[in-house]
Amino acid sequence: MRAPSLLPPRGGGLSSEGVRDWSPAFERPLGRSFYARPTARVARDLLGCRLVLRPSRGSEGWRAGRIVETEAYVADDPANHASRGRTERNRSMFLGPGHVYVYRIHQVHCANLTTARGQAVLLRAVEPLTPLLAGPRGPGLLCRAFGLDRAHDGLDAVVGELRVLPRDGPPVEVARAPRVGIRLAADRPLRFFDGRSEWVSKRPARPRRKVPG
DNA sequence: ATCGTGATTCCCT
DNA sequence: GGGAATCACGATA
Repeated sequence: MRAPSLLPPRGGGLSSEGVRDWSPAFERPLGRSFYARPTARVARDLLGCRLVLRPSRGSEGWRAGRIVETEAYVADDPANHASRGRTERNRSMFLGPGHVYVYRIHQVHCANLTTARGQAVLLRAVEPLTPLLAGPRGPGLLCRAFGLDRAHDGLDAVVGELRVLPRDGPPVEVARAPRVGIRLAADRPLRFFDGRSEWVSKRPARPRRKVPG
């Protein structure tokens, strides 16, 4: 059996040594049509898929993780950054399906993949498939682990340096729950996670909002 | 529960 | 332009 912490040996790049030359570059990423579907469906189907970041200036090797937790931000959704239309910050949410939207909040960055215009899926946690700089449990830590920041905002996730490869590895036990850390529309069950994963972020179920009495 | 921390938006001028 | 309110976080207790 393959060690869970290694990238799966698929596709080309086979050397006489074996599979060590495997690279995500040899695999076909999820195409535009994957993202051009209802956002909650995309959020669910991203579970088990592999998020991969191509090495760029200075960094060596690909970084990859198996997606285990996502949230959908949909139409008529006051928690959605685009709920009040297009702004300078959220402009990459309007580039069409399959683009990267990275924003900064407090001291951290959070990464999304866009679906329909003005809708996106927040990537909350992955299981490391390569050595990462931080435990990617939670959207801010995920970005830190991959080195994602506003420089990655607006990239095309179908052909760019950040991509998603099809589901692979152990089966996903899909679970749904309310989204984390939001005030508005806090009851909608638009958070999806793999109930079997150790890497799902945990936070208080019901933080904010004063209750009278 | 609260705190540190800064970008962004909105509602004014 | 300015200033207040807001915020899809993470670390702490």
